[in-house]
Parts: sequence; C-alpha cells; structure tokens
Amino acid sequence: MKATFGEYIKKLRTDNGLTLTQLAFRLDLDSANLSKIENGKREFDEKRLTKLAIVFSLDIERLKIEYFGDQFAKKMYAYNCPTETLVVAEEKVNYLKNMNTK
Amino acid sequence: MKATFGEYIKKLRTDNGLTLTQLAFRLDLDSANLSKIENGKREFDEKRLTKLAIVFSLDIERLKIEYFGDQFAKKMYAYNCPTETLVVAEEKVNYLKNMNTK
DNA sequence: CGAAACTTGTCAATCATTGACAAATTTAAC
DNA sequence: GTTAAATTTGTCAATGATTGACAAGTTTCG
Repeated sequence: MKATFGEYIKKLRTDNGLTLTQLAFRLDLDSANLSKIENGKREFDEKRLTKLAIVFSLDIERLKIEYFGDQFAKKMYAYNCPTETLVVAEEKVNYLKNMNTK
Repeated sequence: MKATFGEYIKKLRTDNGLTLTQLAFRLDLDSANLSKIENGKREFDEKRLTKLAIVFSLDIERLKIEYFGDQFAKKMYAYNCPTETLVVAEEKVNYLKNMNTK
C-alpha cells in the first residue's frame, strides 16, 4: 500500500460499492467534503479514524499507520526533507518514551 | 542527537553563551515565548528555521531533519503509533515523488 | 539583598480548518 | 442525446488553534 490516504479511502469505498453520500453519512461528513478528502484537497480528521475502522472492519492500528504515515509523507514531500528525517524521528520517539519512564 | 527540538535550541543557545532575550531578538520572537519553546510548551514556527540556521551557522538541511523529526516523533508518541508508521511514510514519500514525475 | 535570567499565565488578534450548501461537471443507464 | 445519480469544485461563515504581547512570578547568582 503506497497510495495517499485519500486514495486509500476511495479504494475502500468503491471496493465496497458505496457512494460518497453513503460513506459520508456513516462518517458523519458532508459528501462534498469526503470527495475533497479522497482527492487530497482536505485532511481527513483523525477523530474519524475509529468510525472508518468500524465501517470497513479494519484494524485500527493498521489505519493509524496509513494515516500518520500519510501525514508525515506529505510534510516531507512539501518541505523536501531527506529520508534521514525518519531515522531521527525514530530516535526521538524512543527518547520521549524513555523520558516518561525514568 | 536525540533531544527534543526545544532542548536542541536550548543547548545551542547556552553553548553559545546567549540569553533568551538575545536569541529571541535575533529570531524576532518574544523571550517568554522562546522559553516556552525550549521547554516544549509551544511550537517553534518553521518559518524561523532559516533565521536559526544563520544565527548558529547551521546547515539548514540538518536543521530540517531535527525539526521535522521532532514533529513526527511527538505525533507518534501522542498517538502511540508503531514504528512501522515510519516505514510507510517512506514508501508514501516515494509514491508522491513518482506521482509528479510521470 | 538586588539584578538579570528565566518561567508561567493570560488574552486578544491572527490564522487555519471545518461544516455546510450551491453550482458545475462527469458518469452511466437508457 | 437525455436524464438522474454521482462526483467535483467553489465559497464562506463559524469554529478552533496558534501566536504575539505583556505582566507577574520564580530562580539564579554575584
């Protein structure tokens, strides 16, 4: 899975034979805005991740990976960050985790 | 280097013998707010990255790595994202790069 | 103690995001 | 081609988050 998060949702939706209106209703969203999300013109609000997981019976962990991976990728692309950024990110996560355990 | 971005700035500043007020002035910032940034209570605005690079003669690329690495780490920590998120992020960056070249 | 450095609290102003709806365009069935 | 459904695009007020600014507090250290 390498697509953007918007493309990912669109595939889920069409594979399951739902229209924008139908999925939007289940996510408590305007269908026009869902269209924009699928086309990368708006952000999917992370508070709807669990709803999305429920609608398509997805693992929420898997969804978070897709979602945040997408966010990071967009930032890196926009600001032309080298791949090394991700290595540093990993180090810093561990640093944060240790901070709160000692 | 594993510290947060705030700690990173603080180290730069003290290593160079600057007070909050002095550095804040050079960054066009309120010293009280710089204090909050160093202590992780506010975000450093990315539009000031170049100024920061100039003040301390740093490589802007290196700075971006620290800065965005920090942002990603904070998000991952806050939302408990598995490390795999970063792998997916890398895939998606490449996907985005390819999108705009074909 | 006294002064400089630093931290914390607060709030209005600014900026970005969102929900909502209308209008335009595309798609697909007939 | 006509029509209806589906999708996309544009817009904007409302909401929410971020920022700058400044006052007041605390810490540090001579």
